[in-house]
Amino acid sequence: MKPIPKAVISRLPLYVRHLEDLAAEGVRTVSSGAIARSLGLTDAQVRRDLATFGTFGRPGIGYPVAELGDALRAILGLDRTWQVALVGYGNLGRALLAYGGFPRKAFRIVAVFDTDPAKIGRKAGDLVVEDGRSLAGRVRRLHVPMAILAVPAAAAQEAAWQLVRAGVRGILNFAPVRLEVPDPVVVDNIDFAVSLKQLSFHVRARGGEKMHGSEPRP
Amino acid sequence: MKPIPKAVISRLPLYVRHLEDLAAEGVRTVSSGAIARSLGLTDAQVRRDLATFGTFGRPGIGYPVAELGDALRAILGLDRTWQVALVGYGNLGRALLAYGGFPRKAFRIVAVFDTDPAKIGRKAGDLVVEDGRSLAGRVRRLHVPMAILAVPAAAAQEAAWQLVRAGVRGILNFAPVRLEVPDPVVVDNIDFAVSLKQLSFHVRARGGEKMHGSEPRP
DNA sequence: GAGTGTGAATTCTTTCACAGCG
DNA sequence: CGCTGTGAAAGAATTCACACTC
Repeated sequence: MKPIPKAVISRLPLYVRHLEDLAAEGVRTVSSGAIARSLGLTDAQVRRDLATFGTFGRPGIGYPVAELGDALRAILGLDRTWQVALVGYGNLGRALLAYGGFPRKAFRIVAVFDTDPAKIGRKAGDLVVEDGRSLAGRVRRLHVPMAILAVPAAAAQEAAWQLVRAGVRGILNFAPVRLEVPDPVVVDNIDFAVSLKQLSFHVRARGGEKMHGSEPRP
Repeated sequence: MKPIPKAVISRLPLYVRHLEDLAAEGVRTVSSGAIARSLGLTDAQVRRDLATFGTFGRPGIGYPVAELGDALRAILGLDRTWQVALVGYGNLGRALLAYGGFPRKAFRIVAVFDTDPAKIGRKAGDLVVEDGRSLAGRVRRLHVPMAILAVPAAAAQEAAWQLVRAGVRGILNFAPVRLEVPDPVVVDNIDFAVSLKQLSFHVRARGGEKMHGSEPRP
């Protein structure tokens, strides 16, 4: 099978979400142009991306929403349920546990860890916060393949090593540090500060301070 | 001035953070290779990136940590303080307000909004949650240039329009929707579900389940 | 006509490799 | 030496444009 370009993978989740929205609206079929408009892409790009996985579209008709959605979900591995460990139950950890935006069928948080004695034993949704020291054993026993890391930067690398030793294969890292992990383990980083800084660049670049509710750009 | 490639901009915040770490350790000078190793890049890539902004490096020596950091911060617009409005004070909003990872000098949250009557008037750090209906007026009066949007998906587009009308020029959007905004306004999206889905793809792709005991894929 | 799939052209990004400075 | 800056080459991603299908 072809090797699926990185750029395509980064857009796949967007296609899946949009197709789910369409399906929920009862739409049966959609064109590359319509998808492109909704997602801020071009029609050609959408067609190229989707052609990576096979021939789904029908000329003059478009793409079958349900079928294409299923196919893309399968490719992303969303046709199963991933057990996820949440490491770190501070403000962010709590927000993530309560976050409604995760596809509930595909991802389920099955354990929560923290090292703060004041937090251990407290309820966390329908789970209980467990001692971070038991992380390795618990994660291995539960065969948890993925973890969300929401601990302070200083604790992140150590936690990552424990997760790796416990057999975790993917880490969604919210700590603002580059994690070192052995080769087969995948890390995806979400760094709020990085995103804010990029935003500040773009805002500044767009004609600076002079305007506030006013004029356009040449 | 040259137009600064997108790819470079996306890495700039990482350079800045790393240079700040180095400065805090008292390092005066650093080579492209060393930066590359810390950030998971190649030395050539680092040199190319940094050469975009001028000639900072000295052959045989490397780059001056403090000076380069200052220059990059200035390019990102981090040499000033950005007032930021936080829209949405649910779990995520609370986590973001309390989040310690933002550069405190560069970004300051100056107002918090929510539409839930139960939240309005409650303390939020050293601020008070304000009525979402007063958002437009308050944001315009304060000349807030950037906003963090942490409201449910269904409310995001409406909130974005209000922000835009109030003169906001950049939005960091946590809602899982594509916001439509007029041209001069910049949106940066952080979508947890998107990141998790990408992770699931990569984990699945790396030799599947055999490694520790989950089920296989046909 | 509406809308796909795809070679070919274009643009963007990364890597190579090396001349030349400190 | 060690290390930068940069032309030139290679590799990716995007866009164009068009033959072809419903």
